[in-house]
Amino acid sequence: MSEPRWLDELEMAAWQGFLEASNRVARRLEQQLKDEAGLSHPQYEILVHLAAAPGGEIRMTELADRLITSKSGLTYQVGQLERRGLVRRRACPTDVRGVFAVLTGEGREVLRRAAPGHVAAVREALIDVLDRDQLAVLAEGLGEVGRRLRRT
Amino acid sequence: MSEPRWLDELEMAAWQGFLEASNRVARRLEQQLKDEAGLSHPQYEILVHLAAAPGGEIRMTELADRLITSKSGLTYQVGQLERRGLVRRRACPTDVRGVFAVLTGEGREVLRRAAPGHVAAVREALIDVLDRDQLAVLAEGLGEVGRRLRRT
DNA sequence: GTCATGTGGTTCAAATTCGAATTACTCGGT
DNA sequence: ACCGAGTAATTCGAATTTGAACCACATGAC
Repeated sequence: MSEPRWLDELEMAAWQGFLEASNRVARRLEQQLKDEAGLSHPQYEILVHLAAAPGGEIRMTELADRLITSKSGLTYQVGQLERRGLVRRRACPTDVRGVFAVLTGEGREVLRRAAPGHVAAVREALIDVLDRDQLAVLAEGLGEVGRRLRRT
Repeated sequence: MSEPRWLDELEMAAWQGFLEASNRVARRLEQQLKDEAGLSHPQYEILVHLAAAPGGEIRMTELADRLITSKSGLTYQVGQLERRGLVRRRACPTDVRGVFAVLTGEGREVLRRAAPGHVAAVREALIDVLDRDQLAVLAEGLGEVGRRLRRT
């Protein structure tokens, strides 16, 4: 095994910036959602993805893939949301094993009320700190990073 | 309250890219460290920060701030590392309440062995996917994002 | 049809995380 | 010297996360 290629100064700064920003942004948004909407970030993300899906429903496994969480974690969170009436489960007609998570009217309403504050927090923490060129790099560069990791 | 400023297409792409990349990179590195070095990412980070500090030791609260974790979370992880002999605690001479986390020789050795594989994984997942200009944006832009959230 | 293999989702136990409460101490003002 | 406010770290309980084990079913080869 050869000597590893260590990170040079720029690479190190990029990595540390990415790491710190990831952690702090996540922490901040988690806090904001809990305070203002009574939702955890995973729960909010579930509602968002369901609201964006045709029919307001997505299969459990598909949803777990998009949320980048384990299947058991999703089962738990959907259970929490179901207890609060924001989501319900529906059996899949074509596959008896399958389950759809379905957004309820109340879930849609909770999301509608939570969204403005959340978007404002995302702007304040991340988006409005960057200029258009920097946003374009995040979209392209990190988009590619995400796509690659999806495939492997 | 006025209509919130929603995210336009570019902003949305940047936000989603950031979110997905954060999650997938974190997940990948967690996996890599667990498999190849038997460490969680928080644990690895603790060792890294200690190794970089003069004397290989840092006060608990200072360390918690840098790691962006709660103090109780740090107490737990340092306890885990102490059980494995990679870190020990030392009372602070000038403040009886204070505690230093100190890297042991064995801790340094474990880190030395873990680092090459980890750096390679960081390169593969993130750094080598981006060109120099993109890295510069991460370093500057996300660096600023992190600094702002630190202050508030 | 039947069997082997794979998939979808849940359950379970163990590990981790967080915040609030707690303990013990420091520090500045009086 | 003493008091009150603030700080350092830990402990505690509750909530969450994970992977492995599991069950029920789907799918394709034969």
